[in-house]
Amino acid sequence: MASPTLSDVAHAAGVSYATADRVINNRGNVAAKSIAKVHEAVATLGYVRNIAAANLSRGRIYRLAFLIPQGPNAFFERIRQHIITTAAHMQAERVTVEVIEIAAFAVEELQSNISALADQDIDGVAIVGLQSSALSEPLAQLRAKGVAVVGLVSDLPQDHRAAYIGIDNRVAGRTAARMIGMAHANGKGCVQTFVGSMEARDHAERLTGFCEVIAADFPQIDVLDPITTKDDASILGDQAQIVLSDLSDLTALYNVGAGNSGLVTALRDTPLKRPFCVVHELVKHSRQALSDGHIDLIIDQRPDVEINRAFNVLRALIDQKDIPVMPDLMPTIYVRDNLPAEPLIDQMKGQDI
Amino acid sequence: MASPTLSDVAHAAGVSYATADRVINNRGNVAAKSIAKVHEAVATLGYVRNIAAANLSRGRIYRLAFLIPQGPNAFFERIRQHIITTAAHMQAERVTVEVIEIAAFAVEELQSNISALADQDIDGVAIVGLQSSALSEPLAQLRAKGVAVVGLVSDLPQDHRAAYIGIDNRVAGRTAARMIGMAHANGKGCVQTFVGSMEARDHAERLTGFCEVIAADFPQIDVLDPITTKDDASILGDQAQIVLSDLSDLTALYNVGAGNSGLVTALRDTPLKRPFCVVHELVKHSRQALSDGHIDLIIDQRPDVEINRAFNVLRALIDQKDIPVMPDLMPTIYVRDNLPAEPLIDQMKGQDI
DNA sequence: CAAATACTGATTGACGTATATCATTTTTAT
DNA sequence: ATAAAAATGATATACGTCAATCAGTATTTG
Repeated sequence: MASPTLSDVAHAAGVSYATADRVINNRGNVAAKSIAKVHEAVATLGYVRNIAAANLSRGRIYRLAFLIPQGPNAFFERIRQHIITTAAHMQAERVTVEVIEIAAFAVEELQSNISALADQDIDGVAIVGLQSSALSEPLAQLRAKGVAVVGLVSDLPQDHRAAYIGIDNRVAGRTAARMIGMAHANGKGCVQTFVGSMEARDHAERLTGFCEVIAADFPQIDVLDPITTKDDASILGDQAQIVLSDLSDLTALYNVGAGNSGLVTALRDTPLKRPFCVVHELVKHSRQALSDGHIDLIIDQRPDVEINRAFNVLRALIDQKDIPVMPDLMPTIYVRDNLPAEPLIDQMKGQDI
Repeated sequence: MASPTLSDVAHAAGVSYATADRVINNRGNVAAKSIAKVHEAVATLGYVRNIAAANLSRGRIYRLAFLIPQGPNAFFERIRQHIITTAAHMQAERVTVEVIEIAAFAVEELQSNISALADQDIDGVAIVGLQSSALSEPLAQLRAKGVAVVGLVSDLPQDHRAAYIGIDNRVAGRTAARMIGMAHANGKGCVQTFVGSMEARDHAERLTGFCEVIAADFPQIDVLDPITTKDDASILGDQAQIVLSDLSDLTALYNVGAGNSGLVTALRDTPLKRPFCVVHELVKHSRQALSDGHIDLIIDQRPDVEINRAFNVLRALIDQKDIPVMPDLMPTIYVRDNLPAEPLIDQMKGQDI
């Protein structure tokens, strides 16, 4: 009943342990027919390498790094938190993690930090990316050193990372559009959109998806040109204030980016019936606003899930196993009625989901 | 830089390896001050037990079993699939899994199968439960043998399982209500609900949550008494047909249970504008219907995530570690615009999410 | 004060794999 | 046929922990 070991395989194949080992770890210098015999024995016995023993023997440790934007952004604060707590849990599995914080949207700094990693004995990195081609060169160098690189939340140039871990932002935008459209029940409407920056790929993609669906399925709804906020709460707040007082026929707001606390302040001060409001990312402010009825919908990308997946994917890459097929990362739609218990937002460790 | 070993701890504490081991695995017969010294050394060195080595040494294997309903139910077919593929991935970590299928809603059979497990050298079980008190006795016996028991998807009697792994169905019902309410945009409405059985706890809870929110926040919407379908597609289809042709003011349908293929057929044949439709669980039929525009919303409980969590929780229980705090399992809301690629439904392995 | 008991130290053999060495056999090329 | 090359076998050590044994010292108990 016990799992077969490599010795069992060797015996069944009629070869020595050494030869079986040469086959399993393809060290070369093995006759073709020996290889065949070993593979056959593996198949019939159902041999599976014991990873625990293998890692123990190798003394393998996984040295990971995360490059994420610094600053007072509640969303990335949440990300940071998850990385740290997850890392603590991974310690027993010999995973060490370094979190490197970088000024938001600072290409040069990101670039130099990536270059610096190359000298720093690292096995894998997850990077909250930017679409700049300036990153290609340092990323290529890093990968040439055998470092596993994945894009996190916001993708890197496609050819220079092994995987992207994050939601499909176009789909997120489309979902937002569908929800806003549904809430109009075929009535006429007018939506104001806000973006942090059109250079941020995730923002641009969300807006694209949003406009696609409104145009295709809700022609009776007007989409106004997006207002750029730099993800700054006060800018967003001021602009929202203006829009709310000037546009009498406004029926919906969609903020693609961050800075929602400003938006909520503006909404709270609106005397009339407020428009239908959709924002992204469940954080303290947005949660409060939803529960207080100032906004209607939060589309959340479950950073806990993403972080956890980043760890798993990086490990798989480092072990040079092929990345297991995994379901799409789906944004979660929060309404007043399905908000998680408050403390959980901080405690989420993302063991699995 | 390398992680400290227990030998390092022993040395730092000024005791022998044997004593350090006695402390770490609390084997007793250690002086209080030795215990203190070891704990202090653990803290200062940051010692973390190497699980790989520990499991290797113990020769620990996790023997798990899943008790799930059999039959042609697409949802449980999906569950079954996930269990099998996940189990395949777990093989390298010495996890063996047995899937035991049971006639749906058959209390006696479930009961006898639980009893049978007690003789069967098992470390942990996940059971798609029923609320019957007839299960308490065999469950108590099983747990007395040290077997970890968790409820899956549908809970067991609360006192007789260590954890419940599934969504909060009342919350799911509340979410459905919110969505339907939103889609009415303050207009009047009339909703027909369908349930499989009011004895199934998940169904009852969903309905409760649904009615709560409609009553509280959407008083202009009437909720008709639920029609019971036994999760049978043809019954549901017939009943839906009748409702659709008889009730001219029907604005929404909410099916709490299974059998959606029947519902879709009825909807497809409706000549007039169909009502707003919400159903549960993403399976082949419901996916197709959503993508074809016959229904509007699918609330899915991500069985892949649940299965994966079941594995993790069972392992944690077996290792008698306390269960790590984990975020609530959140149902995913699917609209036409965020459907995952078709093949993924079958391939999902739920490595993390 | 002796005897029982409580502790401690030292050591050992698993667990399954990785990796290395060295001797030996078989195959291939000349 | 002989040398060179390729393949194989046998064996050993290490990884960190668990679990056990045994001898020895310290402390308590009667």
